[in-house]
Amino acid sequence: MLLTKETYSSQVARIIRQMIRDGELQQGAPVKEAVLAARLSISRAPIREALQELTYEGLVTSEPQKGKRVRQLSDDDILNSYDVGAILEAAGVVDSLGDWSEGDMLRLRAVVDDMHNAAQTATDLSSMMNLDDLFHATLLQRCNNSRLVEMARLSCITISKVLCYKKWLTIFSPEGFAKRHQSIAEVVCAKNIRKVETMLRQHYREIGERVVAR
Amino acid sequence: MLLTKETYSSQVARIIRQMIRDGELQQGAPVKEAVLAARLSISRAPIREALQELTYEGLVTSEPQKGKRVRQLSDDDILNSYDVGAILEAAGVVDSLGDWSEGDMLRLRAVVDDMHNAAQTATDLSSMMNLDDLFHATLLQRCNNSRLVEMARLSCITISKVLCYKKWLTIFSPEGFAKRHQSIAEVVCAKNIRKVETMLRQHYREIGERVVAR
DNA sequence: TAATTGTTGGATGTCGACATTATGCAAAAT
DNA sequence: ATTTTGCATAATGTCGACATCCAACAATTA
Repeated sequence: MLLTKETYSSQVARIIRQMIRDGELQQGAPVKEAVLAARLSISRAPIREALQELTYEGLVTSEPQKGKRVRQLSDDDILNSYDVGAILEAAGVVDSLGDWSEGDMLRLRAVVDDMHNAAQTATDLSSMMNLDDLFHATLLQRCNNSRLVEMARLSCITISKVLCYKKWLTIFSPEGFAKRHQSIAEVVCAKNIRKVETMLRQHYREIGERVVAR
Repeated sequence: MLLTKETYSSQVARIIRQMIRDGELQQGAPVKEAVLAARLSISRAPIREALQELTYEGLVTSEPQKGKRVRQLSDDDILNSYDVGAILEAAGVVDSLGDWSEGDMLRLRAVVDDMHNAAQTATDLSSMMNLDDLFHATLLQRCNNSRLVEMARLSCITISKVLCYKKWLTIFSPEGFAKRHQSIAEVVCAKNIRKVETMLRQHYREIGERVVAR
């Protein structure tokens, strides 16, 4: 057993992310260090580090000497984030598609199958979100540009699935969601480069627009 | 006159960036908080915040409880960074090229002219680097995705022009550098979308390879 | 009354000190 | 001789307190 002696800062960052995701800290609301410190019974130092981390992730905005707030995403912010995510993911897939083996394609199709199953059993919707993460990670399974993978994740996954968590859960029907990803998987497995690019861009654009519409 | 009461942290971040760029802090070298604190005659707190900022910029690596070091870029890191920068910049230009006015094109050509002039007078090479920054910023002058612009900058400008500063100054002859950018400008002004994309990707790839070759 | 000027409370930025952890070396054991 | 054990040192992580700054309200003036 590997017991983790994690630093306070990173634990706090995770806790605050959860608080934002669950609506305990609402968008635009001020985030006061002393309040969090008291609540977690620790000093302000690790809180500040965690908030700085979240600031660089884009979940929190910071004005020196004035304070930090949970980021309030404008419609353009949301669309822009999804666009950047789409651009990077599409490029990553297209550039690495030549290296895909049969096994790689099977793996992608398996994720789609899981989505269909989840759409049937469908106890909670968050499992669908996990499958979505897995799907997009699988799309980049052969991408050897780790920086691209990281930035794609940072760009849309982090922001949209923390700040827009509740909206996210309602933008598609489970079946529709599975079908959309199946279409993408088919085009990818057919190695139709041109179509992969346009489909992914459109896929993200549509998600962005639906999130904005709420 | 607007006098700026800047926080220590951000000033320190800028100072450390300079130290890295100028080789005072070498790649892979440990960065000790106490040393910097003593040198700047301030406490460790602002130093820590600055180092965290640089960590998120990718200039510094951090291992909890072990310390921070100036990032040592592998060849792949460099190539990956430039690839991501190229992907984003190309997409940003292509998506916004329809909005370009005559004035926008004149502005881009003016930068190229300045490059040619600088190649003649050529007192110091760092002015060429500033023109390079300006050129690529001008390419994205009509891109309304601020997030894309920011991430493109973060991806390659920051890393390459801080960590690879000295190599960067020697990878092209001033004339060759100006000519390359002129070619790009011409294709952009012709609004040849397909070619813009391939040229930019190739441009960055070539820079990356030359930097690696040193 | 409206605008300007103290003033007060609260939050952030910074500090110095302590607690904890990692690394290297020396001593002891097999 | 090699490995293990146990310090000693130095660096980071965390703490509590102070200094500084911002925002809102009260007091003053025109």
